[in-house]
Amino acid sequence: MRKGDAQEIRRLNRRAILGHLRRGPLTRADLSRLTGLAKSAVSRLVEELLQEGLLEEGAATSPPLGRPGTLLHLRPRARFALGAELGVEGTVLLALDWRGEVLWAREWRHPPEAGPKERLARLLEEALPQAKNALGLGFTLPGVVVEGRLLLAPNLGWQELDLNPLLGDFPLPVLAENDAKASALSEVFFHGEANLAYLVLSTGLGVGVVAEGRLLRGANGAAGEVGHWLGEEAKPCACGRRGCLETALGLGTLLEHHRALGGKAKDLEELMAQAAGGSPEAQKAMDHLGEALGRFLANLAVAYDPARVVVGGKAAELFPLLEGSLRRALEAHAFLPAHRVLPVQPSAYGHLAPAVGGASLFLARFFELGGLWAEGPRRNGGRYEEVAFGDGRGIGA
Amino acid sequence: MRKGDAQEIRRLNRRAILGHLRRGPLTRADLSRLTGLAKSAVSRLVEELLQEGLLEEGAATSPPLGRPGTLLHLRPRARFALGAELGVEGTVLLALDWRGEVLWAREWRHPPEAGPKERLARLLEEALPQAKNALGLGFTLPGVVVEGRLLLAPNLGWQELDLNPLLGDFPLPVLAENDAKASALSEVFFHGEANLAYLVLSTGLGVGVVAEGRLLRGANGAAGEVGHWLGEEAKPCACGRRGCLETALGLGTLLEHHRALGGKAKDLEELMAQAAGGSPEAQKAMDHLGEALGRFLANLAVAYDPARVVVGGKAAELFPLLEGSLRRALEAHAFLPAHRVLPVQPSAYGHLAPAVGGASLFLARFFELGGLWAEGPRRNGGRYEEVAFGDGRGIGA
DNA sequence: CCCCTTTAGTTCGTTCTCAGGACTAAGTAA
DNA sequence: TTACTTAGTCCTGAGAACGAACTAAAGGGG
Repeated sequence: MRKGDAQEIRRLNRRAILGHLRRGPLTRADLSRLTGLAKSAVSRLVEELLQEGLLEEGAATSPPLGRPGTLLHLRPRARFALGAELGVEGTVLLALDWRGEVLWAREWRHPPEAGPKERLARLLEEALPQAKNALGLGFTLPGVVVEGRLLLAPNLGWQELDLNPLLGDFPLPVLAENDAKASALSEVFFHGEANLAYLVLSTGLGVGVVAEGRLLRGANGAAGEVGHWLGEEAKPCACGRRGCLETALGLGTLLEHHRALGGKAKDLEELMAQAAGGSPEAQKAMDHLGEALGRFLANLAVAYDPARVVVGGKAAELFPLLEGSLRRALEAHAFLPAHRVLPVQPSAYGHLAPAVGGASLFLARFFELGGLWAEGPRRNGGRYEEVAFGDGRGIGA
Repeated sequence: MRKGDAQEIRRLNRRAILGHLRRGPLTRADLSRLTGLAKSAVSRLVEELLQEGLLEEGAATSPPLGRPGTLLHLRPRARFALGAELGVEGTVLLALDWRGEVLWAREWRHPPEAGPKERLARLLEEALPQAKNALGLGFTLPGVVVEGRLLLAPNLGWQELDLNPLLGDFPLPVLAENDAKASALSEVFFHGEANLAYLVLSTGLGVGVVAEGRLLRGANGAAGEVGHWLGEEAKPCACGRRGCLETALGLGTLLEHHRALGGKAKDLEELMAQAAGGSPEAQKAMDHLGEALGRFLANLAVAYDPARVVVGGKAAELFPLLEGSLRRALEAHAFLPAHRVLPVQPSAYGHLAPAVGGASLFLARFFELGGLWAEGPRRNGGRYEEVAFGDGRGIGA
């Protein structure tokens, strides 16, 4: 129930202009037509945005008739944010341009005994030299994160952790988010679509859901923790219960199953190589997983009804090997005809997706505010209230 | 990416005022404090709303100090909408005040052979005399509804149905929605909470999810069709597939199970009576269902992470008999500590919930527009774009 | 070469809405 | 009766968009 005043109008209209320019260069006249604003209003706002260094004038158009217009576009690097992923195996840190370009990236592994304190300290240390002028730092964790607290991260073995005290005097606003949710945001923010599910499948299994351009978080940040759907099997799960779906679909189980079929592979890379090389056991193991995933996607489709599913995590690399059996199973088990042809694709940002999503938390906010980065979000970690992208078409569309 | 102008400000501020007054009477000074608007602005807007007959002045406050204020409240019956449920067994039609009061209600059964055309014709015929001055008619169906089309309603045996041609020249805007989704809306619109799952369990099983005050619909309107999650059992389902969850949890199965235990009950009412009377078979059957439901709720909790679950449909009547075993199972299977204490309650509007939700589609829109009912939504059925209630606190809170 | 048409973009006067201060109204307390 | 406090109104000024008039820059036709 926000109130309105003149500032609010200006904010709305700046946002509309920046939002349209995210999709590509446009003239003032184009903007006037697209937004419905009077030409004079567009001129004034554009002038202001040029002054602030957010926009740049580019080439002139050459229309068949009439005076040519001047193309306007977002000035590269005018704004950027830092994003990071604290993953099971290592950390990714990057700087992301407001147009979606990765300006800088760095990855490192960590000693197996490293706890949250050490890992976060290293992250902040590496981020510090890049922090100048950044909008903020958004980092992700493979667990349930709500309002700056990590409730549970079974695959890290961490739980009930307040992240705020670990941030020290880092000079930027910081937000924490679940990895699958941030990945989903990265897709929707830069590549469109208002209804989307981002499936992260590696050791664990989780999904980030975007509905009508908004990230689904839930009351405790646990929406989309579908790896912990209980099935019939009763294998023990890292979360302490038995029968979670990720005990059946997690990639550890793929290797086990391969061995049970008589195959020999010391890790996933080897298994992939064997499957690609035509090994029947390897292919069989892949098909088994693909089949299970297809069936799982049919359930995901009735739960969230996304327009598109993006596959990330290690499974993105496996995807070509799984695709056939997965599609067959999905078609066989789909509830609606539309679900039979549900597009399923590997992630566009690849393994950078979570970190890109982390940075998007801030970029999204920046666009949401029409480029007015007044008082940022709360200083430290947590739930992010207003990240949404109207029609979800994104700049890639 | 909406643009803004002076009208937009006024709309926003009218909305803020009406939104606050939904929770109860307030003085102009209260409104000024709550909205952050200047006293003068509040005065002007209130004057306007009084003129339009939306508000009424009431008693004076008696503060310990200073001049007493005049309480303002929404004028009863100033606006209302029609809502209806086309259910498996019958039809419910009602008129709902913008404050949530049921002004008028009517129910009827239908001949078993009645098709969509006959049932809708009867509905419109009954609604016509009440239509004058109503904001619109929102009706629900137990199936997947998207943009005025019914894709699939297994328990009605209908599918791929364009509803628009069946509306004839009915003189109001009409919207169609899934019953569980509408029921969820009824709860959130009148009784608060921004994250909520409304579970409809009768013959079928479905859930309406509200996340951050917004109804989750999905790309095809199929979000929340959790009755068609595939499990391990392979019983045939009305949707044509095998193994859907509603074949295990649907109330038909409860009776079957009771009979398998040696019990005798010709229908649900009899079974309930026996369970209440202490019959061990009946209680056993109930416990079995309660246990399965509790486990199911644990899955629902990780899928959507609601702050509260409301139980509707026939199961609402059964709820006292199920509650114990349900809670035990939920506590045993919960993923997060928070889920162990997830509040589960029967529906406040009881069996009227879907129809109330149908009417809420229009009432919600009315408040969203700040009481300016300019051009309504599209003439006929369908997806409802902007229904949202900021903080979800509702008037009951 | 000039003029007409078309489209881009600017300038300026008007209108709408809110903010904020001055003012009036209506109560309590001393 | 006077001081104080809070409610509500009135009026002026500022910010923002609208829309009409205007200038700018192209192509085409006579």
